[in-house]
Amino acid sequence: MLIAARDQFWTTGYAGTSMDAIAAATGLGKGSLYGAFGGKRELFHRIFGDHCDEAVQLANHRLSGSDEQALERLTAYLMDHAAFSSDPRHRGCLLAKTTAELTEHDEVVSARSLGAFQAVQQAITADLEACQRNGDIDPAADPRQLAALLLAVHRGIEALGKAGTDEGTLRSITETALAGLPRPALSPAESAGSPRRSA
Amino acid sequence: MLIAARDQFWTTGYAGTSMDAIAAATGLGKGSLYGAFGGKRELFHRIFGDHCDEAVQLANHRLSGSDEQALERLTAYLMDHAAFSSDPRHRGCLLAKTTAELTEHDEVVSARSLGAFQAVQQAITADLEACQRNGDIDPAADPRQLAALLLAVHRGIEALGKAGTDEGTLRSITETALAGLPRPALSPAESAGSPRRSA
DNA sequence: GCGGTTATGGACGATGTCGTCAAGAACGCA
DNA sequence: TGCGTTCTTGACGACATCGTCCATAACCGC
Repeated sequence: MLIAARDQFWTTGYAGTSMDAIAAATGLGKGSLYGAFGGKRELFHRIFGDHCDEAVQLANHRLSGSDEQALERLTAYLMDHAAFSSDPRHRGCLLAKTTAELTEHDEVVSARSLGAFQAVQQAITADLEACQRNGDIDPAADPRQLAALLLAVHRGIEALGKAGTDEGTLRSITETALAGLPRPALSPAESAGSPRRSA
Repeated sequence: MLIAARDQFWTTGYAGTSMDAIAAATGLGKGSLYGAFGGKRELFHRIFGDHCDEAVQLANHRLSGSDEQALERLTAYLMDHAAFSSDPRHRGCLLAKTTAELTEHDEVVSARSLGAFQAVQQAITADLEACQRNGDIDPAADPRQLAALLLAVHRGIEALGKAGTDEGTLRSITETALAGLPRPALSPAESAGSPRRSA
């Protein structure tokens, strides 16, 4: 029910969605909607908040696990996002669309989206720290800086995907970003056998 | 006059802007607007097209010049964007906002925004090739791939800035991205004196 | 089964929005 | 100045949208 309303906002944006459309999409009467949520803005805040929570939870889920698989998880997280974002049927991230449309006009949305981005960045940071513990990334690097960069790449892929950039390009961007991460200095003996991804 | 209309769309979005608001902003009567442009959508297409042209032209202008200053130009381009995007008074890129709001619903907008992004990417590619000629970047690297990554970072900074990320973080992202670009292999003699940026 | 309570839904008034149109202003020209 | 042409305008009709309200339906304890 909130899902249907969310999808409606997702597809047509906040300003582009009427309460009648939401009533039709959810099957609820307008009186019920106003009674339960107070109004369009409050309803949207509720939906947007839930969505941010889910997005953060998903990132945390997908990026936690053993140190050994930390780099693999990060790669999969970004690669899947690239594939997803380039799908023409993909509506684009609700978080991104909402931030673009409302962040200047709505303090609640603004604070919520910033918090969500920071939480995702924190999840990436934790994964990068795991990578460092596993020897996949230079331990001298600041994982928060790298995480901020990867989050920016993540959001950039979202934006470019929405504009219609093809999957190959988006995957290539991810690969290039990952290839640019600082590796630990190799001792000569290690340079043959250690696990590396093709890039 | 088109400027005032553009600013109105820029601030309140396509769906959130009424023709009455545009009439008020431009000082023109609604009849004149409809007479001159045909309608809301056509007016927006005109404004959006002009804006894309300007954005591409600006990127080309800022990224062309001598090979010696190619890396400097690229750094300035990205750094200025980071500073700009984090300004709370910054409305956010019209290209980004429009892509987020309309690309699924409007073929004209979709094609125009993709074209603009590709043109900017091309400008970055050309600048990176100049960097390679100047010995700032590994000549074995594919400049188009690097350019795609930098464009993604550019768009990501835009998105994060709109969400309220502070200037320091955005600048740091830019620095990290530039630091991750592949450098040419140094001969031992060069490792002391060649020009490098602090990162 | 029944009275009271709560949830529901669509009609309603007020206002906003789109696109049109006829009245009038501005302009060029003799 | 007088006249015809073009441009401009804000009022207007039709419709969309917001948020409210009350008649009705569903639900609950007894």
